[in-house]
Amino acid sequence: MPSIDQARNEIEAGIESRRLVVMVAACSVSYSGRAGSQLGKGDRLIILKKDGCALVHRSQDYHPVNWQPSGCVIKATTTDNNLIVKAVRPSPLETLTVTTTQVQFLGTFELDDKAEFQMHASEEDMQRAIILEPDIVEPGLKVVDFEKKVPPGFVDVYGIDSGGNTVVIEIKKDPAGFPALKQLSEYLKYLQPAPGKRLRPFIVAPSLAKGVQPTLTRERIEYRQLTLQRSAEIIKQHSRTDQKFLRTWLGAD
Amino acid sequence: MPSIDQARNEIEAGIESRRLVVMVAACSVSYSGRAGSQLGKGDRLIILKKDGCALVHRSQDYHPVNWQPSGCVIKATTTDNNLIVKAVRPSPLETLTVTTTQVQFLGTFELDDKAEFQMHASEEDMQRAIILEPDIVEPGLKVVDFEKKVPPGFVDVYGIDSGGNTVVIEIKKDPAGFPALKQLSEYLKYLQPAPGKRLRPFIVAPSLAKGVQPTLTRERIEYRQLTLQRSAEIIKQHSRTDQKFLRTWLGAD
DNA sequence: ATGTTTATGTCGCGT
DNA sequence: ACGCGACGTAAACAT
Repeated sequence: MPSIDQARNEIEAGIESRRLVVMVAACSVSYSGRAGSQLGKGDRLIILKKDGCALVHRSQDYHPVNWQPSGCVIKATTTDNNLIVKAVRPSPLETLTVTTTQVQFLGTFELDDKAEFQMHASEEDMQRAIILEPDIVEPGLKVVDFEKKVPPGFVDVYGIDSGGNTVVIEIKKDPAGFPALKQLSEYLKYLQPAPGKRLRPFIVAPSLAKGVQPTLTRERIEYRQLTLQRSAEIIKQHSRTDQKFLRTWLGAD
Repeated sequence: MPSIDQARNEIEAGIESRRLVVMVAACSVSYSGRAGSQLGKGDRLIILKKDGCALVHRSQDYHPVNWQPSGCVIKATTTDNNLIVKAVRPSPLETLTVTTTQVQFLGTFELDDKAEFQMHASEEDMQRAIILEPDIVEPGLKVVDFEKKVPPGFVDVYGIDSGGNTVVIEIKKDPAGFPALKQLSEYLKYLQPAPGKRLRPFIVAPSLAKGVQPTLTRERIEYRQLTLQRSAEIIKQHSRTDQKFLRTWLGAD
């Protein structure tokens, strides 16, 4: 349990050396900026990072009770037996002040962390599922291309139905709303069906956003439900070789 | 630097006693649920809270790189010289797995924190407070409009007092200075009271700037004190439905 | 339990 | 710098 002065020195040194500062302390917190807040005295976990962000966590909740995003100037001072940590955000001008009366724990850490964070975009899995089993969109559908370039962007999946009509699929992993329909409509402007055939626009998504159904009908856009879970199952069902094939196909493009 | 087994015991005990668990450790992290992610080995700060939320922070960024919101079942186990912390969210089913090879620091803390968190948003909250309880400006006041357009700008709140006089309110969240008075005076030029009635200009602010009092008196502008804090209290007292109503009223304009 | 709206949202991207 | 959309948004609130 370091003294207030020890704590200030350790925090300042920690910030200076760009280490992670972790403190558990009895403190009161005030914030002033776009809005303002007051938090009376109590024990909290305070985190200061090298990119100049600050977090004040209570014993509950995912969200910090107070915080400051990265890019702040952080300083620790002492006055009157209190340790004061200020994190100031230049623009918009905002100030977070943590006034500590007693420090329960203070540590600074050098985090050696060069790993890359990889997230699987789920939409990609939906795309894979459709390519592996086009029938989930419509029996007889043949996928011809995907991520097909058109001036406004990329068509997720592009194919031909059993009648020779051109199928244009827009995939959304979230409930498909108006932006998705608009996007799809934009793509259609730059695509044309084979002579005597039609363009068939599809939305594939786990659900439809509220209120889009009328537009869907008016624009003659078809909707097929596909959840992430179902996509995952479909991918799992197909052998490793299938996916390898898929991967090479994707890579070849 | 506790051993893997010591760490597991301390974490389990910490969770059991509903303490805050703070760990700095070399670990890899994987997440699977609505989406999925992988993060290779590196040093991170791991936080487990009594409400069953989990945070994994890297050396930078306001956001945790991985997390689990409150309501998870959190368990610590050991296998093969590894410490494995799993946080499982029941619905939607999601799993966060932190696999630790070495623990740099581990502490569990009882955070004694009974303070209330008070937030005030801004001038808008003051406006809301006045609309919800016009009596705080003057008993009998009826609010007729707000953000009422006049050529130089918008009148914050516009109403009628118990005597039928027109009330024009300018709100400031900071000490009201000359600019506020000037602004209010400008508005008055474009407003007129009912026949035989008066215009009553009001400044509502937490305080008055230095030196404005004489001008206030000369211009017959009335002042009512209202702090952000008090506004927040008033808003809090009124249910969300009240505020919803308020919003629709605002939207209708 | 499900759906909708808010947020000191934050963050990234395009103009 | 500002505006717009996405996010594993999370959380509160209404249904």
